[in-house]
Amino acid sequence: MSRRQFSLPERSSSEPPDDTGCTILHVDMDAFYASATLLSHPELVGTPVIIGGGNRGVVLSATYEARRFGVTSAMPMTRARRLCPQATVLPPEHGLYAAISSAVMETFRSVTPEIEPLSLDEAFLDVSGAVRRLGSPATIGALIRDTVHDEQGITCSVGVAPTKFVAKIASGLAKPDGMVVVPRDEVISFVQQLPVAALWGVGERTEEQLTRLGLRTVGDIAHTPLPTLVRGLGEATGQHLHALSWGRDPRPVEREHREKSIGADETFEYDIDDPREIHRRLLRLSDKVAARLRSARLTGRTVSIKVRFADFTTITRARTLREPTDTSRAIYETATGLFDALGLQRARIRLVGVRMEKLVGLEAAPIQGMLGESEHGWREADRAVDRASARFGAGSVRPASLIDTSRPSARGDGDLS
DNA sequence: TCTGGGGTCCTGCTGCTT
DNA sequence: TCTGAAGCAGCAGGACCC
Repeated sequence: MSRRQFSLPERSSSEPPDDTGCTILHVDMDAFYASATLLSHPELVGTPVIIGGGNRGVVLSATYEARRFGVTSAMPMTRARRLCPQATVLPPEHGLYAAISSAVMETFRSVTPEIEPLSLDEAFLDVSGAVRRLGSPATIGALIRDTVHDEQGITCSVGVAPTKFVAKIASGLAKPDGMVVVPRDEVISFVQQLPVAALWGVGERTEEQLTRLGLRTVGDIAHTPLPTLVRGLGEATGQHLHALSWGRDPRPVEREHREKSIGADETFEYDIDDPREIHRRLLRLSDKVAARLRSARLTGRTVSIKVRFADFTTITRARTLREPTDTSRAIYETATGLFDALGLQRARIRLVGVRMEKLVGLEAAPIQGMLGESEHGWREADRAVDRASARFGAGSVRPASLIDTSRPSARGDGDLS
């Protein structure tokens, strides 16, 4: 769900656009989470529905009927409910979204192996190798839209262009349920009439900075001397935006994606000021992160924690270990060490997070034989937990300190901790 | 109005090494 | 032995994306 909406610039001709050389497709599901959720709630189709939840949550997705009332993604749920009180609010169904996404990606792969998923609901495709077999890029775009609709029951929008960033903008303009082709020789005029916020990498802050420089359209950026942009926005952003403003985006569609970090964070239902409770949450998050590392056959060297206070100020602290690890214990001990070093005296905390960075593949990581006996023991324990989780379900085994002894076990088979 | 959770990337600062 | 410069790694914060 795009957070920004732009209208389609006027085309000077009524002829179908020339898609020669426009071999990059950006495919984006329309209101993906909402549409997917409605597959099991057909009675709500055509009504305002908001996907999200929790007292302190934000909107994950909303149907177009809800968006007419001003509801957008990432909006606080309290505000969304106020704007559209008649909307039905449903919780997310992440398993369902993953399953549909996987099927949609298979559809893309049947067109070309050159796909780069960006998230569950969107991907870039390079169709240059499929044109002879399936037809022009626009024909392939139409084929994908029909197939996704017929097989999954949801709609998607497609942008067709010579470069990734123009295809991405085009798919946004095509929404909902449409396709926009940007011919190669119209790229510059197309991008330069857009507002600066249309550019990938321009968020609220950068837009403010550009406005201060008197720049409102992409064309304004294009005609600003590069040194002025670099002075105002920094080296990387200045160079990047200047290139985009002239339609230059040499990035290819990349099939391989290596994760650079894996983390988890948790916003509490109520602010917490008890350090013991924060430790419990850090343990749960460390457990989760370690399990994800092991399932991806990765280890990490840098443990970082994030702490967000009640006033929403956020700090991070990180420590790099001598050797990479994937054990819950090592991550937890480092995370609590970082937290304790803050010396917080009953500060009201809204969120804590744990993240592992500097990831190394398990095969390349010098773990076995270099760590002490105790670490080896923790690794064996973690593996046993992974095996039990695979057999009995995630969460069936967890550290004793995470068991809520005030409640009887929800599972009849008892807790394996 | 009151801000999730998963990430990536950039910038600036600091301290270490050469 | 001391000092300054340059390069680099680590860290912290922030902006941005979906």
